[in-house]
Amino acid sequence: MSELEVLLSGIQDVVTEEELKEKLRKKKKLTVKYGADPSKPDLHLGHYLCLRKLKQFQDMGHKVVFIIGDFTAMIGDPSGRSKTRPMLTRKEVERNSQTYFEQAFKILDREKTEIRYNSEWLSKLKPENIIKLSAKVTVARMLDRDDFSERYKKGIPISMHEFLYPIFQAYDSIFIKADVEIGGSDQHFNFALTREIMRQEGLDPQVFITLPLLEGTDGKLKMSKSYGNSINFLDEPEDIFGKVMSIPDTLILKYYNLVLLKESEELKMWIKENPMRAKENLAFEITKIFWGKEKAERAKEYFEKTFRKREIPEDIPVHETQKKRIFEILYESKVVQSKSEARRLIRQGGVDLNGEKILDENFMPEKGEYKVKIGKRKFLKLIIK
RNA sequence: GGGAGGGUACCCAAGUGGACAAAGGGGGCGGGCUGUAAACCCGCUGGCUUUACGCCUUCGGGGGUUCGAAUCCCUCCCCUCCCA
Repeated sequence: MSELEVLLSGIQDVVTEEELKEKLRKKKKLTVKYGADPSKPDLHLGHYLCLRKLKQFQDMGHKVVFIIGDFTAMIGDPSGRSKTRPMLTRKEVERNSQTYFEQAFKILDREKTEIRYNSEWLSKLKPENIIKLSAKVTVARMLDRDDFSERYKKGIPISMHEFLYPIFQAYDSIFIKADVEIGGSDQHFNFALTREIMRQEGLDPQVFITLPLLEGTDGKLKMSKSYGNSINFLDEPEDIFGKVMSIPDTLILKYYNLVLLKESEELKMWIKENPMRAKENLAFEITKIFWGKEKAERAKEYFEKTFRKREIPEDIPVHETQKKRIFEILYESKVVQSKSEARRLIRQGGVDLNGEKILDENFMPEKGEYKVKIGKRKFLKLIIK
């Protein structure tokens, strides 16, 4: 594969390929921009696709500029609804960014990454700068963006500062003189607008590459922490493995394609014939990316024991207490949030004591040790003194 | 500035004096069936307890009318749209 082929592999879109070629020919070291939102410090598999693309650039000697959008985050992005996001303090931003790096550098080459905070230049913008910038974009152009026009039609509020977002984002590119920007395909509009603004500023517009959006474990919505369907960099190996196992079959091929970059007729056949094995392998490979082979193997073992053979795992939280009613014990051990919830769970047959279903919420276990299974995946070692 | 429409549980959304802890849908959870897949079936989804058609808290905030309010009145706050 040529360099260009590598860079264009597994992507959703590139604008434009010609310009990318041109840039690669003219410049040895391109500046590749990636924007990060410090209010959501949890990276997931969707981010992985972008980071891997950045890594490919790095491996070819290019420089990645990792922009922490601290300024934009501090304004508070309402992101879709009328709920204003609480402003982040300086400290929070720092802490979040730190978490972000810890995760991102699992993939990226630290040496070839420059970290910048966009407050550095955005906070210095004067009103007249902002006016000049926003004069370059029409409202009609803004409403080209699907989510804006949809919200507008439906009467869902759009605040002015949301219009400012793409503009500030464009200014980031202008400021760092980005050659290339990488992001998810939901960034297409912002990236395209950035090109337009850069051109109007008399700069060589950035090329942009978008990566496909990955559906989350529910198989419906795009992967996102707030939808609760994400596979995160910081998830324990067992969780990553389990989460992959829980994706719908219809998603297996897509995950192979997008995450593992594997694609072949044989693979298709295999998934069709033995989706479970195929998924198991997928789970293993994905766990391996984040935790290495050994831990991935252990995660697989854990999965098989716990969920296939329904054994109670070894390493589970311990709760020590006096003799009392089982629902109270569950509540004080914090596996449930209220006593009512505990009672509900028991009534519905969701609690096992040493393999026996407990249906009486007032049941009082005698002195001794018990292994308790709460629901599908919570376990507790109970010691009654 | 003028006018109209809104604020109900995790989300969407019904409800305009009692049978309302509040329809319906989504999501989530539990059980069954399984491969922690899909589909499907059943149940649960504010809290507390002596589990009772019990008690407490909840329909933007506060106050009032009433035996009784998510529903009526007053007041305040917030949101959207249209016109200027």
